[in-house]
Amino acid sequence: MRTPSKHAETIYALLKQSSGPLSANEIWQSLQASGIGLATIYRILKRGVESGALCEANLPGGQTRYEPTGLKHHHHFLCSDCNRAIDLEGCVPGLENIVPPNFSITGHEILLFGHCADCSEAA
Amino acid sequence: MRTPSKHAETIYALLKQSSGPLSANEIWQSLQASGIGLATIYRILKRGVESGALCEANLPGGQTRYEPTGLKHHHHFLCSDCNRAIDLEGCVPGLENIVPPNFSITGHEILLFGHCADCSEAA
DNA sequence: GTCGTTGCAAAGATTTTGCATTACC
DNA sequence: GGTAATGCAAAATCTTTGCAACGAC
Repeated sequence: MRTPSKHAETIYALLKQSSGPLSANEIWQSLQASGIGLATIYRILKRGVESGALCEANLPGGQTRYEPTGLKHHHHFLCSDCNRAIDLEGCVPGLENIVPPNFSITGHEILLFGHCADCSEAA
Repeated sequence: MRTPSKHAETIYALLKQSSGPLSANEIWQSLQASGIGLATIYRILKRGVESGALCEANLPGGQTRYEPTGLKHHHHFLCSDCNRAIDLEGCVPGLENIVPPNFSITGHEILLFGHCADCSEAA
């Protein structure tokens, strides 16, 4: 154990350099060498979400993934082969058109499924 | 216990008449009176997904929700107030534009957050 | 010494599975 | 009787929490 929050910094750095949101388990596996406990990772992630530094990404797979806030508006691609989540830049217009009157929209998520470049090539 | 698959029919009917996908727990609560076990519901849902009659909807909230397949292409709205999931008809064009080259798309989901008509009025 | 952070283990919540029982044919 | 479905309880996952110990100040 080093200085308090050292682990938090490591996790934040990992998330920032990642090409997509990571699950607690994915983070844990990346940091196995540091001897960090899974519970600590969950705690850091939870603090991050509460403080607004991180947010949750809801993707299929049974595990919640996390990413830093403050990224450019983006969406996610989930590769059906390697199961990785990848950030996609950009968005699409017209979302408000599919919501009934009297509904108010505060946010949205778009999730695309398919095969990423790596897995498309490997196939 | 009645005739085999009786429960399955009940669950399918419940999902078909629902205005949005339901979680195993939501189904269980609706059917408490029938004495059905939660495990049975999970089994029926799983069989439904495997047989192609049902599909999973991945919405935040820690519980997987299910809905019948064969519905018109649609997306989901999750009310931040009442936490209900509501089907939205329609879709938006241009999704393929946000995917990098060499990625192939096999499907997509759109999730909108906000306040449904009921909760907007109540506010 | 105090405060926040950590690791481990236990507890929770959701979902799955084992097994004996029951229902239908 | 044979096959499939069910209920209960135990197991498997993922996540959270309790608690004692550790590090920084």
